[in-house]
Amino acid sequence: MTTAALLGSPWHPLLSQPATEAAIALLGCWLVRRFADGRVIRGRIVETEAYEAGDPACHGYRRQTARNRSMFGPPGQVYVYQIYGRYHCINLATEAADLASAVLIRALEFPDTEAIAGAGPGRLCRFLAIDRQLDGSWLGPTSPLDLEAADYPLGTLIQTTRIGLTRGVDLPWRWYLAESPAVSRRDRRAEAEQMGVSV
DNA sequence: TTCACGATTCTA
DNA sequence: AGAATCGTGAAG
Repeated sequence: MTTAALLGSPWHPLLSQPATEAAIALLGCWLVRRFADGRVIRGRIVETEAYEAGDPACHGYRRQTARNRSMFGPPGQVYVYQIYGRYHCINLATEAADLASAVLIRALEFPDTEAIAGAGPGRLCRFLAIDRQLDGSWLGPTSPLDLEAADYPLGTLIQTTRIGLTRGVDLPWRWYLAESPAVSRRDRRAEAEQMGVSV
């Protein structure tokens, strides 16, 4: 995939903004996984987290390394890393090149599939066979990964804190769709406060 | 070269 | 609550 193809992608504007905004814009969109044999699986994005430069929880907080290189890529580059030796997590680079800014996809809702399959960053990557081989790849119509527009209402949007961190724990940079059965971890308190707010 | 640890998940 | 499990990167 070339940069030219990326620039032609309608997703460029969506991802060319701070991760905290892209994380919201991605909700309801479809993450498309294309396999070599032609099979395609779509999952609706229902939970995201933002990671920004200057954020102590961000993998690119200190500096660019071999592992986090693609997090510094232009918007639309895919950043996949391995965690706890057994799971993978997928991020989409956002905002601008040379900036550590990305959105972590934390949950996907798959049609006609048990919600548990897409509930959590490790589970959804396992279901979609996403690993480090896809790190550094680009979103696009001929790529293994792509995005498609949201095609039905989001329902209730909940904003809360991120999961599993030891630093930056208080930043409210996680968002999820309250009505989705695939959300990895609910924040009942945030829901009580925000359920009345319609999107 | 060493070594502690992590944007998780599963089991008890 | 505790374990599994290993690549990465900061330290020495």
